[in-house]
This record gives sequence, structure tokens and C-alpha cells, in this order.
Amino acid sequence: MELTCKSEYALMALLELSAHYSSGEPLQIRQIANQQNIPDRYLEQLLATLRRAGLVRSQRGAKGGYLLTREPWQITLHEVICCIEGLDAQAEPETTPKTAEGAVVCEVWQEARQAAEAILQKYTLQDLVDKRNAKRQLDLMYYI
Amino acid sequence: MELTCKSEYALMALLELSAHYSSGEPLQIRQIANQQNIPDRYLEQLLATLRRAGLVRSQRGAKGGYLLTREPWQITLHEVICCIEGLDAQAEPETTPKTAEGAVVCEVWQEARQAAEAILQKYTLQDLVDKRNAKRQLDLMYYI
DNA sequence: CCAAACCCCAGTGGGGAACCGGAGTATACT
DNA sequence: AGTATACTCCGGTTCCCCACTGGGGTTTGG
Repeated sequence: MELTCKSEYALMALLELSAHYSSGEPLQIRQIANQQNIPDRYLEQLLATLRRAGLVRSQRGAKGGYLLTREPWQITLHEVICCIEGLDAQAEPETTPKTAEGAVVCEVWQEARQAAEAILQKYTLQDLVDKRNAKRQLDLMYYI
Repeated sequence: MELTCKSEYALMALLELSAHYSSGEPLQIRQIANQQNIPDRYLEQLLATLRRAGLVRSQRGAKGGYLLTREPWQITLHEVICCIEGLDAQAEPETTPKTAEGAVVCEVWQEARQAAEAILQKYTLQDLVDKRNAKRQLDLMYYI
């Protein structure tokens, strides 16, 4: 569960899309990339992955861009991470721990992973937006 | 929190050392490596790391090997992972999330990581030994 | 003394992360 | 219809790190 650039970029982009969701207008790669200073050509690939997973939809041509397919509070962070990190079909029988020791270690690891996933499942994109707004409010108060 | 080979090998080796702890005799790299089929030259490096962290001590020369420095129930899995993965001095100011969005993402991530670490902190090497013994007992019953 | 163990350091190879470029395609606006 | 503006697809590049290997040492017991 390393915080890889990939996941961070994807989440920040989706956060932007969530905040912009109510307008109904699409957001362009450039806009998101500039706002969060993410390399735009790289962000393009991530958004393509999210599109193939059905989390966002794209509108081509002039005045095009990306839109969320669902409401921000219907998308959990876990969903995002899974599709961006490609853990969908990961429950493979590949890990055949031949020794009893290996099996025990795997078990405990699973438990730890599930604890982390539980956290990611309880947060939605809307929660992130709310958190960000709260933080902005706080920063503003310090400024005054 | 990927289950990397490094961590898995280290835990399995420490599990062997724990099971062998009561005897007071040192266990050799070869013995551990053969038992768990781990490449021995690689395991050597991991044990060296664990030694530098003070989790095991070594005895050089003929009839040498490795021993735990503490009792198996005094060593948590979290401790092992931290020293083997090098997360000791990881709270660096390197991650300076300039945007509010980045900060929010980091926060949630921290929460997820801490949930996983909580699991790893509550298990000790002794727990792993017990789990393994229970599993062995079970396998034996199926065999009959 | 010597064989058996640990110790240290250096390197390799493969794979993935992060990123860039270019040609193609769809859409809006005029 | 034509052009500018976007996304789409595919490939390549660079860099880094994990897993692993090798070649010397140094310490110890018999």
C-alpha cells in the first residue's frame, strides 16, 4: 500500500472532477494538470485507465474533457485504487505457499491489508472534497 | 504494504528462529534457507540487516549461526517490517504536498497505513509460531 | 592449521514506474 | 467545409529498485 504517484495523481484528478461535478461541464486534462501540477501526458494515461474502468467518461473534440459517471459520494477510494493499481483480478492462486510458515505469514498479511482497505472503502470522493474545503477554510482563518 | 519477498523471507526466518529459541543453540543460514527454500546468499543480507537493527545476534565461526536477542513474544511483526523495509527514519519532510488536495490525500493514506500497522503491532513472532503449530495439527487431522 | 560459519561490498538483470512523442480521430465553431 | 481543439492509441525512453549472485575477507571450533 505504498502511496505511489499513480494513485496520488488519480485521486487528485478525481477530486477536481468531483468538485466540478455539479456544473455538469467537462474538465480538460490541461486544466487538471495545471491545477495540481501533474505531467499532463501522464495524467492522460491514468484518465484513460479510469475511463476503461467506467469511473469517468470522456467527451472528445473541442470543449471536450472528462466527467464522473457517478455522483462523488458513490465512488469509494478503494474502488479508485483497485482499478488504477490493477488489483482487480489479483486473487490468483499464484501464491501457493508450499510451507506452513509461508501460509501463516500470508494470513496475517491479508488481515493487515483488509484493515487498510476498510479505511479506503469508507471514504468517498465527496469526503475528500469536504475535507479539502474544511482545510481551505482553516488556512483562511490563519491568514486573517 | 505490498507483501515483498524481503519481508516474507525475513518473517519466515525469524519464525524458524523463534521455534528454535528454547534450545539456546544458534541456527545457521543454510539450515533456515533449506527449510524454507530461500536463496541463502540473499537471506544472509536480510539477517545482517536484522542484526544491525538488534533483533538477532550472530555467532561467527564454526558451530555459529543466529539467535534472537529477545523472547519471541517480545518482538512484534511491525518491528520486523519497519527495520527490514527501512521505514525507521521515514517521517521525512520530503513529502511537502504543496496543494491542499495532495495534503488531504496524504492524510487519508496515513489513516489507512496506521490501520494496517495496528494489525502488525498486535502480532508477535510467538503468535506466528502458535498459528503454525495449530495449522500443522489441523493438517495432520485431515491426513488421518 | 583448516574447514565452517558469518561479514562486507560490489554487481547484474529484469520489471515496473514515470514520462514523452507522434500519428490518428472525434467534435465544436465559424 | 475547414480548422482548431480536444481526446485516443501505441510506442519508446529513462530511471530506479527488488531479487539475486559472486568474490573476496574475518572469526571460530576442532
